Amino acid sequence: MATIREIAKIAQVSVATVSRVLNDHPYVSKEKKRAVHQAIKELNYSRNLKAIQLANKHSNLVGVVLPKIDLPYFSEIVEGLAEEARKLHLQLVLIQSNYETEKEREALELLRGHLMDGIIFCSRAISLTEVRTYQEYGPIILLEDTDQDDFYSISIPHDQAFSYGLEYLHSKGHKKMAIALNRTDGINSQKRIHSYKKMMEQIKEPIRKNWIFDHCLSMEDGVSIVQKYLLLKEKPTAILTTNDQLAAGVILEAAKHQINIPQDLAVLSFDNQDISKVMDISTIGIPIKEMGSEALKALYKIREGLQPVKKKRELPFKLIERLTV
Amino acid sequence: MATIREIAKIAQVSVATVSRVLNDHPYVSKEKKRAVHQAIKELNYSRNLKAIQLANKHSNLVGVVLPKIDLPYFSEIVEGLAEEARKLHLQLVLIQSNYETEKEREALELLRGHLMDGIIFCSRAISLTEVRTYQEYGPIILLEDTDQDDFYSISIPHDQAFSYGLEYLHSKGHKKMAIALNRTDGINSQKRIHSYKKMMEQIKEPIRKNWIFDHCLSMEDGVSIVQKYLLLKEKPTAILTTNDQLAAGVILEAAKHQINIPQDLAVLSFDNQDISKVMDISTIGIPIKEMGSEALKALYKIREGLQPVKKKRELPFKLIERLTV
DNA sequence: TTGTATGCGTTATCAC
DNA sequence: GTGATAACGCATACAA
Repeated sequence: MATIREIAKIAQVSVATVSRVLNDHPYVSKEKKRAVHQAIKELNYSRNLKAIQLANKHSNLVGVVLPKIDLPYFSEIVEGLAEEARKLHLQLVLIQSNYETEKEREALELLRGHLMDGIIFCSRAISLTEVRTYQEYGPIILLEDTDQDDFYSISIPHDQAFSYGLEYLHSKGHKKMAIALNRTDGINSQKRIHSYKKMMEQIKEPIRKNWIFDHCLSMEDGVSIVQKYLLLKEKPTAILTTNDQLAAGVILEAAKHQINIPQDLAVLSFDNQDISKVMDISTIGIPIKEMGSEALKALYKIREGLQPVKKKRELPFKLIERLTV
Repeated sequence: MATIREIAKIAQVSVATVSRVLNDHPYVSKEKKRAVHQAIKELNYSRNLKAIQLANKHSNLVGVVLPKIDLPYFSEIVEGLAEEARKLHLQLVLIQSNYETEKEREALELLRGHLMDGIIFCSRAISLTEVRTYQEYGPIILLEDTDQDDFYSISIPHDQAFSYGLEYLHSKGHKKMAIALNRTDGINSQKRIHSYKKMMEQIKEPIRKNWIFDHCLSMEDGVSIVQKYLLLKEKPTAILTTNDQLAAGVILEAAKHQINIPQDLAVLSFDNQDISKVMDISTIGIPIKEMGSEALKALYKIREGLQPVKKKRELPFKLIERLTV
């Protein structure tokens, strides 16, 4: 492996000049530049990126923490991140956590060890108290609706959107509303349950524990919901699900059991991903991809210290009425 | 930022000893070890990963090249990669190419620049001739069914599987078969078209250009297929699609137009992802996740030079009969 | 416009 | 067991 030192020797210049040529600095004479390029070709030289990283301030690596990549919500976020990353010449390092705090901590340690220029949490299990201790090592961005105003965050207002969904169902004549959540112990779920309880109280409906479906994430979880629904003595007339895949599972399984949608059961979901378009699912659209691209833009700006960046960034959600409510 | 030099000074030992403690080397006295740990705590020291990378042989970074992450096929591969990566203590660096050769070349340059320990191509546009010139810089693994036996590759036998699908449809009484492909100019599509033509000749059916649907990838592309199908004067009785999302789009749109599946149109797809289970789509199952995990395992073994690794690895596919054929 | 010298923070070799 | 010191390969301040 040739080094700039060898290039310098062959090209009859100093290593500094080689470095300048390599980095397109001004103030290098045509001749020397040519000589260097000549030597580079001759030795089939390539720069050692590790060494460059060490000598430089930045690594141009950004850590992306997420529980699982093969869930459409997360892969769409990453899509947004990736599109922006290519523009800003940053590389994305995927850190799959499975919601294990140890793994999430590892990501933060990569930041602390200067290997990452920043960290983006698409979702997390680790406490903000702990995350906070890493803020001094570089930008950390949360893709969640946090109320901790010392963190950078990008999100839609989740409880507002959730309440909005419930109100919409109510406005369509539903009182017996069920909800399906991802992880009841998750960041957002507590708030959602709270919104739900408030709404139900308001319309004087009792809270039925078995109308709150937990651990709902995939299409197959949607199938399970219907199977549980069938066993219910008292059945809800509407359900609000946290993502389109889940809703799709509900709808497909419902069809197999002659449950009419929306007559017997109205379904409203979140995300507005492709599947909701194709299946005409009413949904609350979230700019998922944009959350990703905005996160990376913010990270970049913070790193460069260009402009002051707003801590909390709220993106809009939008009800999309289709055929399942 | 404290360095091991400062730690050494405070702990009254040499940098070498600090390094030994940090790396759990044997032959360090209890007292010195304790002193070092003490100093580390005192200065809130953290190792500089960039420096470690430079001094070490490996970076523990693996580049993953794919056109787009938010397609279920690719995110499932990455899921397999990620699960294995955590076991092997490797980090995945996502390189989204959008099938642009320039971007793919960039990934290879990261390998050449010693920043990546290896590269995995989930799919590619760049020529193998060019990729070949980078083999000297580290392990490169192709997740495709290549016949170039100097490359490491992991895949199912694609044309065999494709022919098998056509034969299955034929065995179910279909002669008028259509196919839907991803990119006709892609790596696999040419082979598939070839298999298709061979099959059609064999059963003495003419090749109809408008029975070969191109640029088919997403559910919405499936919707388009049905719209084109409706305009067809002569209609196929079966279609073989390259992934489940596509098939799902076809089936959902077909339902809206009173096309009975499988009576009017049989649908067979590839992948066996969740959606095919929920929608009872007949499909040819591919161990996508396993392709990912196997790729990373292979990469690791090659890097370590532990055992000789087989160049071409063929994984099995499996027909899963459900309700759409 | 160019070169020298030093820093970046570790790891590893070798001598003691 | 321990410590000097030389890599690792590049960027850059400063001097010329």
